[in-house]
Amino acid sequence: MDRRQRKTREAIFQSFISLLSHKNYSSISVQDIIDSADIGRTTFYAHFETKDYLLKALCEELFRHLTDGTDFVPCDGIYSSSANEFDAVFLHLLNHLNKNDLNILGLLSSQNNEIFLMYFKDNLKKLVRNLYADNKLLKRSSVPEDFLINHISSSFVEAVRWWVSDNKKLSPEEVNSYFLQVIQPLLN
Amino acid sequence: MDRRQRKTREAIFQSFISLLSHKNYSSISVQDIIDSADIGRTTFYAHFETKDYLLKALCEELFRHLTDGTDFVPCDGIYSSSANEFDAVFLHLLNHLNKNDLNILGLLSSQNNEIFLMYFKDNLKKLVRNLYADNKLLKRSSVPEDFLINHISSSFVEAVRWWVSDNKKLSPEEVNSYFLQVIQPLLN
DNA sequence: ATGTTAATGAACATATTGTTCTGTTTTTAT
DNA sequence: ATAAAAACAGAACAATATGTTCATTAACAT
Repeated sequence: MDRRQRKTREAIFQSFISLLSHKNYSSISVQDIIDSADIGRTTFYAHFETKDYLLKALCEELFRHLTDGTDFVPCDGIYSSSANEFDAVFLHLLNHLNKNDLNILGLLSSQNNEIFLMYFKDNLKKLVRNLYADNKLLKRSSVPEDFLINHISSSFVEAVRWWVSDNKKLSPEEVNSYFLQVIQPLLN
Repeated sequence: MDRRQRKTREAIFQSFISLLSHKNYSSISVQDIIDSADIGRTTFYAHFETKDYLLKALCEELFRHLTDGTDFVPCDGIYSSSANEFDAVFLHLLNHLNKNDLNILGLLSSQNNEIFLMYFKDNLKKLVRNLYADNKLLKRSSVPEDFLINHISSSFVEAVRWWVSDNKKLSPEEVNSYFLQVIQPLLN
C-alpha cells in the first residue's frame, strides 16, 4: 500500500480515536475528523464513504490487533485439551485490554457507539463458539447452544464494561475470577 | 395538562416510534418527525429540545407503561417471601414484552439507540437490586453485589435481544426458562 | 525520467438544525 | 360570554454538515 495512503489512513484513525475519547460518536462530525487529522476534505472521502464506514474499519483494525499474536482459535492448539481453557483465554483478553494500547476501553466505556460493541460481541461469539465446540463443555445443558454462546459472550462484554465503569480499580485476575464464577456453573 | 399539548406530544411519540421501526435512530432527522407528525417546526422544539431528549422522554414513558399495574418493587408485597420471585417477575416482563403494545421490542432489536438500551438496563438493575436486597439471595457469593446485579440485568436484556433476533419463535415461558437456567446457579 | 496514484483546496448544491418573529387558534378562568 | 394565557403554525434566518466535482500539485513505483 502506498505510503501516503497508509499515513493518511493512520492519521484519520488516530484523530478519530482521540476524538472518541473526548466526545461521543454521534456528536463527532466528519469535519471534526478532517480538522483534527489535518487532511483535505476530499482526502477523507477518498478513504471512507461515511463516518460509519470509518468506525467499521477502525473496529476491524482493533480486533486484528487484539487477537494478533495469540492463537485463540483452537482446533489444534495448546488449549484444546485443557479443562481451564476459559480461564486462560478470557484472562488473556482482560490483560490485553488492561494494557489498552489502542484505547479500546475508552470505546467500550462511554455512551459511545454500539457499532463497536457489536463488533466486540461478534468476535467474542466466534471465540466462544470455538471453545464450546472443541471442549464439548456445556453440551449436557438443555439450553440451546446459541443462547448459551450469546449469554457467555454478552456476560464477558458486560463484565468488562462494569470493570471500566468502576474505573478499573480491580485487577484483570479479579475480574476474570468474577466472570468465571458466574459462568462456570454452566460448564459441566 | 393541556389537551393540545397532550395530543401534540402523543403525535410526536407515535411518529417517532413508527419511524424507529423503519429506519434507525441516527438516520431520523427532526424534520422527518415533524413531517410525519404533521406539526409545525416551532411546535416540536417547544416540546423537546433535541432528538435525544425526545428519545429520553419516550423511554421514560415506555417504562412507566411497562411497570404500570404491577408491583414489582417489593418491600412489602406478595413476592417478598416467595423463593420463586425471579420466575414471576421476569416471566411477567417477558409476557408484557411479548404483547409489545408499544413496539418496545422493535427498539430493542434493531441496531438502534443505545440510549434506550441503557434505560432498559438501568430500570432492570433497580428491579434486580430490590429483589436482591429483599430476598437475601446470592448473599453467600464471593462476587461483589454490584457485579452480580449488573450480570443478571445484562443477561436478561441480552436474552430478550437474542429472543427478538430469533424472531420471537419461542414462547415467553421458554425464554424465561433458559434465562433462569443460566441465572439460577447464582441464587443459592 | 515518466506515467500513475494520492492529496489538496476551493467551490458547489443540498439538507439539517435551532431560533426568531408574526399571527392564529384553542383552552381556561372569571 | 369574554378576556387572558397558552399552544400552534408558518415563514424566514444563520450556521453548520454533508457529499461531490474539478483543476492543480506532490509523491510514488519501476
